[in-house]
Formats: sequence, C-alpha cells, structure tokens
Amino acid sequence: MPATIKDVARVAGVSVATVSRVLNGFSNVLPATRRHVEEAARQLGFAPSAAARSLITRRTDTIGALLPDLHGEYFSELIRGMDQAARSHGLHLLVSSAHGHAQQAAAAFGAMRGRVDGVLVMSPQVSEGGSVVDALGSMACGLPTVLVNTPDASRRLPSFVVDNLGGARAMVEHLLATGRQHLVFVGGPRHNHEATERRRGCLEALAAAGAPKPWELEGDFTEAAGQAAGRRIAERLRAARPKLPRPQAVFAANDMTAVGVLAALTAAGLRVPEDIALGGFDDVPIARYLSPALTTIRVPIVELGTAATHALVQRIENGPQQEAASPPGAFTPSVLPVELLHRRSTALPAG
Amino acid sequence: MPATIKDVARVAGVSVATVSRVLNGFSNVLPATRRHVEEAARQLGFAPSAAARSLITRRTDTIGALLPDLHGEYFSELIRGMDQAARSHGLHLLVSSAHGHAQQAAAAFGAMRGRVDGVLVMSPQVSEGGSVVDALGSMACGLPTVLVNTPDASRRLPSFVVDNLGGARAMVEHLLATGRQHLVFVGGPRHNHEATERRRGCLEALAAAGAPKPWELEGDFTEAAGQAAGRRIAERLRAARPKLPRPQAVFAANDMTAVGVLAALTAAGLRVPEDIALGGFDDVPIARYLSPALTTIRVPIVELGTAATHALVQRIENGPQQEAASPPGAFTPSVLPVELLHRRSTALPAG
DNA sequence: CTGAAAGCGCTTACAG
DNA sequence: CTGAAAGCGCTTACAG
Repeated sequence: MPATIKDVARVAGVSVATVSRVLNGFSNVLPATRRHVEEAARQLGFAPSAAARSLITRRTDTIGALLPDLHGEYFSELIRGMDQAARSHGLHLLVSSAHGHAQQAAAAFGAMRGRVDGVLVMSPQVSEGGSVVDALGSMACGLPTVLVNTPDASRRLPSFVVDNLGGARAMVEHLLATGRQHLVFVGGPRHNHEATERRRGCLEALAAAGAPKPWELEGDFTEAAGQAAGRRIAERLRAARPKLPRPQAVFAANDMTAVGVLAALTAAGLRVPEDIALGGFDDVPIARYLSPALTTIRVPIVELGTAATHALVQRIENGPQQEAASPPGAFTPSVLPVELLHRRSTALPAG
Repeated sequence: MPATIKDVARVAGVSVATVSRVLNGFSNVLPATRRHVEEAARQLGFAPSAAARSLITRRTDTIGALLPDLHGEYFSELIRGMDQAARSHGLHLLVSSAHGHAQQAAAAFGAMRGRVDGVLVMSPQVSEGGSVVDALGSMACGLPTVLVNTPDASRRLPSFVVDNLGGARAMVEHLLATGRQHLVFVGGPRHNHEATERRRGCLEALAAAGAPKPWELEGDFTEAAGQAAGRRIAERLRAARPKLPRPQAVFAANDMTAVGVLAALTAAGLRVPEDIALGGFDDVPIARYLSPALTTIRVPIVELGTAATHALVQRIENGPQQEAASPPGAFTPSVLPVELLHRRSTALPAG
C-alpha cells in the first residue's frame, strides 16, 4: 500500500536508479531532476523500505541492547546513554530486557541476529554454565559485540566496566579513616560479578590496612535483604556481648540494600551515623534523600552507556574482518572511574 | 559471510523452498527431510535474514516506542512493561527517547516507518503547533499507532492515559478531609498535558467542596522548581500576615516537585505535616523514603506500558484496512485508575 | 548525468 | 511431499 521507489520514479518521470541517487544525496544528479524527484516523493509520502535497503546494503542502522532485569533508575540512565550515542551516529536502538541468566541473554542475542549491526550486552550474572560470553559461544563472531559490566575471563570481546573494585576500596578506606575498624559487609547476589568485585575490594582494603575481617551478611541487592541484615546487626549491637567486637560501620553492596539496612536500624531505635555508620554503592537518587543522606559511590551510568555504544559503532565501522580476528586476551576492559560521595551517614559523631 | 538459505539447501541436498518450509514449521515435510535441513542449518550456524524475510512478509516483528526525555524510574518501568508485552507476542522493541517536542517526536516517527509494524507514542507536551498527533499529520495513517499519556483532541487514535484528573481530585479531597482548606498548588510544565489535568482536578475538587481557590505556584516537574516554591511558601508561613490566609497544605504536581518543596520547608525550619501538609503525584520510589514519607498518587506505569502494547498488537493483527478507516472521534481513551497512598506527610497533627 | 539490469535472501503460489 | 521460478523494494556496477 505505501508508495515504493517505482511509484516515485513513475511520477517524477525518471528511472528508479535516479530516484535512489537523489534520496541518498548523490551529487551526480541535475538540479532539475532532483527537484522533480523530491517533489514526487513528498507528494506520495514516500518512505524507503528499511528492509529492502538493508537487504542490499547489509546494514540495519540499528544496534541492539541486551539488558538484565534491571530495576529503577540504573536501567533508564543506561538506556538514555545508549540511545543518545546511537542517535548521534544515526542509529536506532533495539532493546531486550529481562535476561537474568546468561542462557536467556544468549537466546535473545540469537533473536537479534540479522536485525542489528552490533550488540551491547549487559549480563552481570555468572551461572553454572559460566558467563554470558561462554553461553554466546561462536554466536558473537561475525556480529560486533561490546560488553557492559559483564564478566569475560577470555577477554575475547571489548568491554566496559565500572570500577567496582576501586569504589569498594575507597569506601572502606573512608570508613577506616573515620575511625571505624569493625565493619559489616552486606553482599549482593551470589553469582553477580559486580557484587563479587565489590566484596573483593572491601576485603582487600581491610587487609591492606591491617584491619580485622568484616562480619559478612548475605544479600541480593534488594531492600528486603538489607532489612534482614539490618535486623541482625541491630540485634548484635544491642546484645552486649563483650566477646564479639561491636560493629562500627556497615558497607552495603548497593544502595537499595543500604536503604533496607537503614530502615531496620532506625526501626530498632539505633541512630546512623552516631551508633553505627552506613555506606552504599551506586548513588541512586534515593541516596541523597534518606535521613541521614547516604554516603555512597557514584557510578557513571550514562557515560557507561555512551562509551560502550561509541566503541560498538567504531567496531561496526571497522568492518567484519576485525570480528573474526579476536583471539582470547585481545581486549583489556575499559574501567570507568567512580567517585566517593561523602554524606552524613558516615559522618563522625559530633562528640 | 553468514550462511544463507541457499547454503543450507545445498548442504541438506534440497531446494530453498523446502528449507524455508522446515524453518517456518510447515507440516508438509517428510521427517527425514526435516532432519537433514535442521542438521545443515545448525552446522552452518544459519540465522535467517530478518531483512529479506520482512521484505516479502511485510512484517518486521518489531514495534517502536517514541518516548519523551523522561527521567528516572518512570521511564524504565514503562519500557519494562512494553518490552514484556512485546516479548509475549514474539515482537522486538525499538526505542527512541528524548523527544521533548511534538515535532521531534514526529520526526522520529518518520524515521521508524518501515522498521516497525506499529508505534507506541508518548508525548505529553503540547507546543504551539499543537500536540504530537497534529505534528504527525497523515504519517500515522497506514502505520498502526497507539498513544500513551498523550493528548489527542481529535480522538483519531487509540489512547491509554492515567487518571490524572481523578488522582488530583482524590488528593485534594483527602487534604480537605484532614481539615486543610487553604491549599498551595505547585504546577508542572506549562504545556504538559498531564500537568494540566492534575491542575484541573485540583481546582475542580476545591470548587466542588466550596473550598477557597488555591495559591498557585509555577513548577516544571523538577526538584529545583519545588525548592523555589517551597522557599516562597516558607516565607509566607513565617511572615505573620493576618490578611493572607495561612496555607495548610501543599499539593505538588509530581513527586519530584514535592521532594524540592519538602527540602525547602525543612531547611526553613518548618515541620511537615505539623506546620503544613504535603502531597505529591506518581509514587516514585523516593516517595516512601522521605522523612516524612510522602502521601502521593500511585500511577500504574508498568500496566500502562503493557496495556498500550497489547492494544497495539491487536491493531497490527487486524490489518491495515482498519488504520485508514479511523475518523476523528473514533476512539475513547482508556483511563487507567490511580490510587491514593496515604502516608505521614499529610497525617493529622497529633494534637 | 541517466537508465536497464542484476541481485540482496527470503516466501509463496503453482506445478508435479 | 518437493522444486523451479517469480517477486518483495531497494542499490549499484556497467554502459552510454
């Protein structure tokens, strides 16, 4: 039903080749001819068929984004960054979310083949079968791919990550600097790469400072898990058990966990930071509005999205030969720096 | 470079027609033949070309989402709802954000033509040129379109909206019921349809109850605007001017505005809800974590996304004839109900 | 500067 | 049950 290039050619009284040249901005067309064609196209409301075009050009002008089942601000900021960068290159963005497991992500990757010129993959989970890169297997070869906050031991693919390790270290160093030695670490999901890195940073920083090992509690990046942890912490703080060291600060693996911890501590009648300090990770918007405002690690989410997208575009433009030729170890992940935001939840007690 | 249907046919020793039948699950293929083809396809890592396929089927199996430059949770929840619904129909989702103005949205709409089977349009702004529906003009005809929280006086397109009017009324009735008569309304962006509806609901509910008109302050849905409004309110509360009625409650057009109002009031030494009550709109996650927790109107964002998407899919499946035949007035918007969440920011003073 | 023609990778009547 | 062939709407050498 919609007009085709043939219709335009007929109305303009030229060949389809000429119409194509005009539409693609070639210079070797007489001004008068060009005008006729443009007039005919407008008159017919002509829109070129993307399918026909990409069949022959072998480009879809679209990039895909494979995302986990993210919650909240983090997700939207990331998409905004990706969309912004894609748009600046004249590309469209095809998103596919809710890929908790590496296998799901790999399946979605397969479904995108042929619809996109390249794919951004974010899949921080490491399941029994390994990371998403393992699940992808040979699929990724041929289709330009860039990883975002995704573990890849093989380093076969370009990768952008946030400095989870450095951020966790910075937080611990800050807590130590304020005189808190006895820490509680509330972790993230067991198989989540980011959670693992944050934990590692915490342990390393404590060890480097000669501070005692933290008391570790389990979590899963949710507020509910934080509340459960907070209740246990409150219990221990109140039970005056001289044998056990009194926790002086809580480092939650992400802000939502910290939100839960704070709620539980407050409900138990404890004061932050006077009775115990609290730090988070991510700097979600809620962080500054908590009482007390939450000390946390700001993560450059939009930048993460734009940087990965620009890298993907470059890879696409370098052509397919580059794809095949990436042996294991070919890429070193680009690490985006994070920033410690010092707020009241870790302030020194006035006394 | 990637394998084509011809390669599969050659390896399997059959014709491309047979390969096509197998791949599309037709039943009229001998089991043995089917096996050969499947084996060949797997062996070659064959993935059908979406472009070639959609060129002939005239379907892209993709729907587009045109979104404004949204911030935060709202955006991600909406996308999650859309993606979820699209996936359930086996469709992909192409997103395009950052369309503040109706004209930008219309341009993006044009860029999507030919790449999608239908479009979800969210563009609450009404600029000089009218709403996005006006800017779309005849573009929408032919391409199935469903509006989301987007004004459309002509009612030429199916539309899903949140009950902004009813939500605003409910909030005002609640404030009146707690004995607060003198309200301040902090508005949203001047040309935003949702903001306009919320204001209208506020005014109507006050008028219906015989309450005085509110003191109106300008805003733009941002925290900064809320802070500015909050400072003016604090000023008036402190200047004991017997002529002017003392404001008893603030109704902010959205939660982020309320966040700013609260910050300014608190900074001025005023207590919420004791000195003045405060209500918002949206129920962003921050709302429950404020001190005091914010009374607000919960908006069913995920549902909005899924409902609109299902409607779009149905429209796509009904075929193109339906599109052309929609005269002005053909559609009544579907209004999704909202819910008043009663929290401490509007509680009655203990006394 | 312009046109006729081949071809991109599929699907789908039409025969057999 | 299977194949040969046309055709979807474009782009792009190749002539002229």
